[in-house]
This record gives sequence, structure tokens and C-alpha cells, in this order.
Amino acid sequence: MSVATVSRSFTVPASVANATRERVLAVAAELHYEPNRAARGLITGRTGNVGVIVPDLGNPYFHAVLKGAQARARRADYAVFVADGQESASEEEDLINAMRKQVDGIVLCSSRLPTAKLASLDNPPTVVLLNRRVAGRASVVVDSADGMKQAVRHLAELGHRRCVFVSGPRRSWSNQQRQQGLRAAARAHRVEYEILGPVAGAGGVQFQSGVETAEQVLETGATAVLAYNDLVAVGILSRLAELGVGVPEELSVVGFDDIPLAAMVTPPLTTVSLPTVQAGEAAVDVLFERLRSGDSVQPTSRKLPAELIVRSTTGPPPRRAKRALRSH
Amino acid sequence: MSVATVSRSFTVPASVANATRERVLAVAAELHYEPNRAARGLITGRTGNVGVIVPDLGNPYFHAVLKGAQARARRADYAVFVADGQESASEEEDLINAMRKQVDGIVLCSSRLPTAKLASLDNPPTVVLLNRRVAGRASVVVDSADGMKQAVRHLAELGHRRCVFVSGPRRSWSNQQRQQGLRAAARAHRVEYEILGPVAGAGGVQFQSGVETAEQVLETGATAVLAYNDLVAVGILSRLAELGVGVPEELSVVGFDDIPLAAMVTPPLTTVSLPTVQAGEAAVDVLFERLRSGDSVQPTSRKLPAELIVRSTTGPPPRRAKRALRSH
DNA sequence: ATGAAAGCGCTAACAT
DNA sequence: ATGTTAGCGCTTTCAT
Repeated sequence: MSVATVSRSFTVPASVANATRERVLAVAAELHYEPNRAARGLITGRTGNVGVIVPDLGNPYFHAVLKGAQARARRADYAVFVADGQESASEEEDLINAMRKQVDGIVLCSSRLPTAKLASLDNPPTVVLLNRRVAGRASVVVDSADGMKQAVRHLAELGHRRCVFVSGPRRSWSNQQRQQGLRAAARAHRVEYEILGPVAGAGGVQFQSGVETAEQVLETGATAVLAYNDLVAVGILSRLAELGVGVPEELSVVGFDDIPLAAMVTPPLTTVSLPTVQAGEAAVDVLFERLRSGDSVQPTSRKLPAELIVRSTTGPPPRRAKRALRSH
Repeated sequence: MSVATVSRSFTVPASVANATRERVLAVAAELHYEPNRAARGLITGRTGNVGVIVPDLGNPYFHAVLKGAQARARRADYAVFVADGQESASEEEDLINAMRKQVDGIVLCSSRLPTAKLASLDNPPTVVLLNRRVAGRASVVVDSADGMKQAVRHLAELGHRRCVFVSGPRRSWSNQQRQQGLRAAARAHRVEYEILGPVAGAGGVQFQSGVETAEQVLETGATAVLAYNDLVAVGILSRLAELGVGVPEELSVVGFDDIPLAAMVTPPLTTVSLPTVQAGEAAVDVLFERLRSGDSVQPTSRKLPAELIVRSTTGPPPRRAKRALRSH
């Protein structure tokens, strides 16, 4: 029996007689033989690998994305490379180049690269952007502007008239989306707002930033705070507890992302749930589509819905007298 | 100029005249040329990749491990494959086989595979175990037994005489280590203890398990609880807050792992800090050592120290009268 | 110090 | 339906 027949039994089963194929597969199983992917890739030009690059492997938001991406990839019998861009554009670029030949495509999560660079990346590999949208590139984004609108509406319905947004990194696409949503929703529901921050510390937007911003939030006199993400929100919550400020009696708090942490803190955090696992899956999905269709066709952009999860950190605003008392 | 010279410029720079090499490298840089790793691997037998398999990508403990592993690998210009074993032994085995040809080595984190299987895995690829020790296999373990001792000593010094351990999965190596440490420390410090659980729900030992165990903990009459991990501890904390039980006034709580969450909850959790990022780095380190030395030499086993981090969930036990009151 | 050539494990034409 | 063969991009003898 020739090597070609064996090869065909794996790659084009139909092209081989049933009996032969079964014999091949049986022996292969016994020998634990599996075609060497590297060698296969050398000739087919496809590696069977995808890469996922995130800005920070320490950030829970990306864990969920990674989990989704890995699961989806595995279902298609693809393996996934991960890399941590360390919040650095240049490291991210190096990573892309290092991966280039080893993968069929790359999912770039919340890329720190400038738009121009993103637009000019050459394929292969095919790249799919997550939480970023740039002309000519396939992408998956989460509708966080709408999430913000839901949050503001919720606050307005509770009676809040004045809120503050603790902003994330100014250049961040997601942050811009959220601010846009805020502007629109605030106008629609007649609530005033103020923006604090950005609060990005080293290593991304973190808990500590929230801790440090809590008092500034109090000083604004707002009755509700919307945080750029859950980590910041929980930081605020933590400092508020130290300060003895009641949540939500004295101040309502809303987060973003709905990372597992959000449900675990006391009181459980009201937050805008972003479908992160699904976003990871969708990104790989779009990647596969694109791999199939070729880079000639128009790249798709998928938008996933956000959903407000009301837990226990939001409630009616305090009565005026009480606030006035506090502020002195 | 021949391909051989180019190849040598990259792989054995010394074997090529300075002038030639520089010329090669210059042109390569200009063309963004990099040797194709797959093709190289085909002939050298080394891929330049390592695999990391974790039981659950959703578990914060493993994020830290992954972060460390990725960082260490990247420093050596290795790329890393990740895969999620989904807490399943068979999936884990499949993953190992799928990776086999694509990596030089695999880091197996808290493997769910039985010892016999682990011992009989064939190399290549070289495997390094994390949080598991089996004869003949290289491994990195964290001294969680000692961490447990530190925790018990701390409680004993505060005056606690009766505590309860909320156990993790019975078959888990780490869990066994912790129980062993507990037994020894309890005897040394004359502390009585009781074991509750195991509490493993679907998807590992989680927050929810803690929530569900909190009341059982109260019923034991113990003045302190040691949880298998931080997730469980935080679950207990959360339920306790709902129940209006003061921590640490009425009950002290100690976690394990020191995941970021531990510092973020209110009150901040006293916990045994395990050097997870370093464990990830160490595992890849050991892997590289082994790759260099060949599988003939005796496999090393590295043990990393644990350290108790005292935050705000531990304090002196309540006075008897108060407890007696509570229990009726 | 450099080049020529074999061959790593596989797939894809092209025979038969 | 199966076999033969070229060659993917590299490294590594073996010559020179």
C-alpha cells in the first residue's frame, strides 16, 4: 500500500475504497499514528492553528474570550496559540510576526495597535479584530454603546438625575463606544453626567484605579456612578465600603463586562453583561468563514448584543436632605 | 549565495563569515523574512512550541499560571499552545495526543489523569507536571501543605481551637496536600478540626459551592473556616454577609491561592498565597532544562513556597457566650 | 567559508 | 481506486 493511499484515507476519505480505508484507519489507530501537521502545512499552506493575542492574560475579560475561542477552535480541530501583548503595541506587532507562519489566522483582541497599522497588516494570516472596528477588516464587536443606554435608562427610571462615568483609556475603542452611548442616553433620559478619568494604571484598567477614584466620585455629588469596567467598579465598591458609604442607599454603582467577580462581591454588582465567551467563539467563527471564502470577499463585521444585569448595587437615589448633609 | 549560507546565518552564525552573515541578515530584515518554523521542525525535530493544558480556562488560578508560562516561553522565543481540558481526563488525553507532534513539551496543570496514565505517557513530547507529583516525571509543585500549616498557626495564635476545612475534590492532589498539612498542623497547635465537602460542583471548585456550604460551616460550631480555595472562600463570605454573620467577629475565614479576587472582596480575604505566575514560569523552565539535558537524566521536581497573606477575614474567635446564643 | 544535494513527512498532480 | 513522483522550506552532511 502506498503512502498516497494512506494520505487520502485521512484527507479525502471518499476517494479510497471503503475496505482499504478502514484497514488504514485501523492500523493507524493501533500505531497511534496521526498525520504530522507541520509537514502537511508545508504543502497545503494551512497549519490548522489559530492565534489569539490579548493585551493582558491577567485580565478576566480576556479569559472568557480565550475560553470561547479555544472551544470553537477545538471543535473544528484547530489548535490555538495564545500570546500576551503586555498592553504594548510594539510587542503586539512582534507577536503577530512571530505567529505569522504558524497560523492560518489571528484573533486580535482589543488591539493596542493604531488603526492605520491594523488596516495595513498583510495577509496571510487572516486577521479578525475583536472589540475594534477598522475598514476592510473582519471584526466582532460587542454593542457596548447600547449596553450603556440600558444602564442609563435603568438609572433614570430609578430617579437618578446626575451620574458620573469613570472612563477607561482615552484611546480605547470600547471606551469611546461607551462614552458615545452615554452621551446619547443622557440626552434622551435627561440625566446630567460628568466624566472622570481616564483611570488606566499600569497593567490596564484595574481594581486599584477604582479604589483611587472613589472619593472623587463622591465629590461630584452624583447619585450614580458608571464604571468603565467591573474591575474599576469593584475597586470603587471596595473603597466605598471602607468609607462607610452605603451602596446603593447613598450611591448606585454600575459596572461593565459582567466578569465572574461581579456576582461574587457584596453587594453583587449591577453591570452590563458583555457576551465575552460568545465573542471569542464568534471571532474564531468569522475567522473560519474568511478562511473558507478567501480574502477577496468583503469582510464581515458581527455585532453582539449587551445586556444589563440588575443586581444589588443600584437603587433609588438618596433624598436631597441626606446628600446635602453628607457633602459638608 | 546558496540557501545553505542563509540557513547557517540564522542557525550557526559563527560558521559564516561576518561580512556574509551581516549581508544576509540585512536583506532578511528588509524582506521581513523569517525561517519557517514548521519546515525547520520537520528536519530538526524541534518545533519551538510548548503546550499548556489546564483543566479549566475559566479558573483564575490557571490564568496566572498561563501568564507565567507564556512569559517564560516567549523569552526563549517559544510560542505556546493552550488548551482547556474541561475537567475531563479523556479530553485531556485527546489534547495531549493532538498536541504531540506540534510541541517540544507540554506543561500539564493539575492534571485530571490517573497517576498510572501520567507515568506511562510517552515522550516526546517531554511533559512537566504542575501541582502533581508522580515518579519519573518532572514536576513543579507548590508547598501548599506548608501554607496550610501557616494558616493553622495563625488561627491558633489568634486563639481559635476549633476549625473546619471545606474540602476540594477528593482525588485532587492539591486537596490531599492541604488536608495533610491540616492534620499535622492541627495536632501541633492543638486545634480540633472537621472536614466538610468535597464541594466540587460542575466546572470545578467554585464560588457557588462556597455559597452552598456556608450554613453547614456555621452549624459545626467552629470559629474558623479554611476553604479549599479562594473561590470557595469568597462564596462563603458572600453567603455569610447575606446571613448577617460578621467576619471576622463571629467567624474567621481563610482562603487558598490568593487570586486577584481575594484582595478585592470586602473584607479583603486572608489567604495562603501560592506563587502561581512563578509556578507557570518554573514549569516552562523545568521543561527547557529537560529538553536540553535529554530525557535520560533523572527528572527534577521543583517545590515553590507558599505564604500566608493576612488580610481582614481573620481575627480572634468570638467569646463563648455569644456563640452559644447564636447556635440556638 | 561556502555550495550541492539529500531528505524531514506529507499532499497533489499525474499516471495507470 | 491506487501508485508514482515532485516538491513544500528548511537543515545538515559531505564536498570543495
